[in-house]
Amino acid sequence: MDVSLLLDDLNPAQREAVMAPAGHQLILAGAGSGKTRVLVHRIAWMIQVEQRSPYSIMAVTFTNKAAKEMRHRLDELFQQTGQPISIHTIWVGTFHGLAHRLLKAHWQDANLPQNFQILDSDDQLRLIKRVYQALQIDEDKWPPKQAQWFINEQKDEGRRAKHIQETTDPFIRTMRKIYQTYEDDCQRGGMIDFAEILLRAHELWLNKPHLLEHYRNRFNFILVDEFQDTNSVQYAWLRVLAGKSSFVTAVGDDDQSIYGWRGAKIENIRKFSEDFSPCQIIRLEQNYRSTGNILHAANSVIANNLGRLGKELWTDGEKGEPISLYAAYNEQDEARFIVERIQSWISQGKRRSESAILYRSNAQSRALEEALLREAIPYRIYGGQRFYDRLEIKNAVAYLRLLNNPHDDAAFERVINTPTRGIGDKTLEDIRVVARSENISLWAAAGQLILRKHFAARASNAIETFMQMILQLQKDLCAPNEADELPALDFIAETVLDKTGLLAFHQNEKGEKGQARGENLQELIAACRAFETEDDAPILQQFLDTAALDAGDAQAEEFEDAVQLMTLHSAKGLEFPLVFLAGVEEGLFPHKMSIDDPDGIEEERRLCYVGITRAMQKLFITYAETRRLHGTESFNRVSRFVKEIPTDCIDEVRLKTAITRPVTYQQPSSKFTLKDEGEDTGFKLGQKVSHAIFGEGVILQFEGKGPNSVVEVKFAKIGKKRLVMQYAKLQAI
DNA sequence: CCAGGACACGTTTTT
DNA sequence: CGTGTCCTGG
Repeated sequence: MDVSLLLDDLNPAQREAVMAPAGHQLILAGAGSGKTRVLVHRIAWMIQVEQRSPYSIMAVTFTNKAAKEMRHRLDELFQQTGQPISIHTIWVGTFHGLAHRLLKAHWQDANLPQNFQILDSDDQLRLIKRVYQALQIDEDKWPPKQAQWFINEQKDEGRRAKHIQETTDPFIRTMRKIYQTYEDDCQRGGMIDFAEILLRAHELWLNKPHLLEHYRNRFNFILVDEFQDTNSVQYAWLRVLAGKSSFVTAVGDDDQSIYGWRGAKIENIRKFSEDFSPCQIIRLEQNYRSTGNILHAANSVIANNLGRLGKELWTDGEKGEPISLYAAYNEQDEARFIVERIQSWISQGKRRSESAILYRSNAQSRALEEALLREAIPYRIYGGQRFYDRLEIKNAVAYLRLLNNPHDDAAFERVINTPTRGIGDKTLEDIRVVARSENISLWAAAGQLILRKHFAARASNAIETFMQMILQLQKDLCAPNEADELPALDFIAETVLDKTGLLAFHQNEKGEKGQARGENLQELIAACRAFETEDDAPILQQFLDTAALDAGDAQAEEFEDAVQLMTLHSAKGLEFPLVFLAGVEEGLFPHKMSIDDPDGIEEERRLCYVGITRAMQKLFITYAETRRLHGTESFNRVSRFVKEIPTDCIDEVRLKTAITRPVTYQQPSSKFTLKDEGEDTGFKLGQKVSHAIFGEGVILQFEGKGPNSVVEVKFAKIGKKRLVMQYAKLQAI
């Protein structure tokens, strides 16, 4: 076997990682260091050089996109090496995808019905609201969203309702009760939410030693991408699976851990080498993406974080242009500046799609969009609603789910009256009550109530018509005569959309909505046509599982060459020659919600690091001195992160063009300085102060200038307070 | 059932 | 300020 294909074009560190001997490895892969490449080559190396069985390898990712990419690149590499190996023998997938696969295979051991259904967060919330009704809990006092958040957080930590300690805290008590009931309802209905998939898979290991034994023997090599994003359950699941005999290769970057707020534990990557000992640590620090200046800036910013595993990106390429910093007067000025720079980029013959505008929060996109629109520059916003999250698609999928299993309560509830067929709240509520008290599905309860002649003729007829329709479709599409071939998936979808009236219903919605929704439904049919079966399970079931686990990209790839707009979070993993970081202001980035928590600030700083390292050639950082957000104007200071960038790789932009500014506006001093003090106040951000009435506190933010400026202080006793500097009479302490 | 108005809410998002 | 949701009156 010619090894050179697997090792050529790799740098020494990459090579070391690819050829690492059997054992645990922690590969700290900096941004743009060729991480996926290493992962893919390592797998190929193990199979083709070390002669490991593809069957003994598991590769885990976080997103479907990453899994798809890895499969694709593996395939490509195997083709090149002339030893095609069916990549289906290797388990490549997301944590959720693989866990789901296990639960499907061992549904009985996992205490699930064979046709268990996955709940998306929408379904989950609806179900929680039903729990509220059943338990007579006040939605205003404890918002259902909060309960949803609570439940998911518990599950991410591997805790079930029964594990939550008894307490007198009314919040915890209520949440525990909701969680418990929700758990019971899910179990009864054979439904599992996203977090449950992982939790069940973990419990499957713990409860069924023979299964664990089997998989431990099988998967001797487990590779995990984006390890810094693992949550507690995922980590536990891996640890149990690996046991004492399997080897884990963890690839990740602690400096790019930006999902702590949704349960990711940065500690997991920090303690990996202790928990999986002995462990070889390999650092991939050579960067192939960005210029020297950009890397220097990124390194300097992230150096301010504590407890890092340590890593410094370098390049043997050019220093490149300095980073440009622009202090905009307000968000419109900021947008205008960015658009001008993009126009000049395009005028150099570059592509619009090579440029990206990154921001901390979605609300910022408006001003940018307006400016782009004004100049008629095509743009594309990432991260809108995903395909399978759209209302019309969810409705269509709910019908398919109902065909697959009429006892699917979430689906039943979604479409029983969509399109409207005269089944109102009262009727539905009666069905719910019976379903709950008799412990049966909504479908079964509806049938019972009709038998018992519970409803008036009108309601009864409406329900019966609906149920007949579903049964008929089921008969025609899912269980045709043996002689007949099973209909194709797209035919099933098309027929269902037609016969249920859903397509007509959505098409007739007024305005452009109807058109768009109609098109989306057509796209769903197209997706069904293109759907490929993976095993011999019923195709409808397979499709539904895929739809539940893969939200589908936000939109079909646009062909148009467009400027890319997205949040910093969704930019992770991407790269662009020209990058703008917009709104780099205290309070927005770092966001004010994170500002008084050291861990929060560190995560924001990592986000900044992610942002900077997206840029290949040229990076602009912009901030607005005045920003209108949620109707109120705020005066923000440049982000602390900007001050962490060494001045020798940054250039402040001075505009030749005059900007209309109020006459009172103070021109910034000609020398570029970044001040830590509030203007004329003699106080600093973060400084401890005391107030005659409110006691001690910490300065969070200055707004405005001069004696009428406002200072925001977080007081130990009463929380945040905004005070006018002139009257506050703050004392430094 | 739908339109229109009151009202709440406002960080980041995947599965 | 702008949006999404909920409620009520027609």
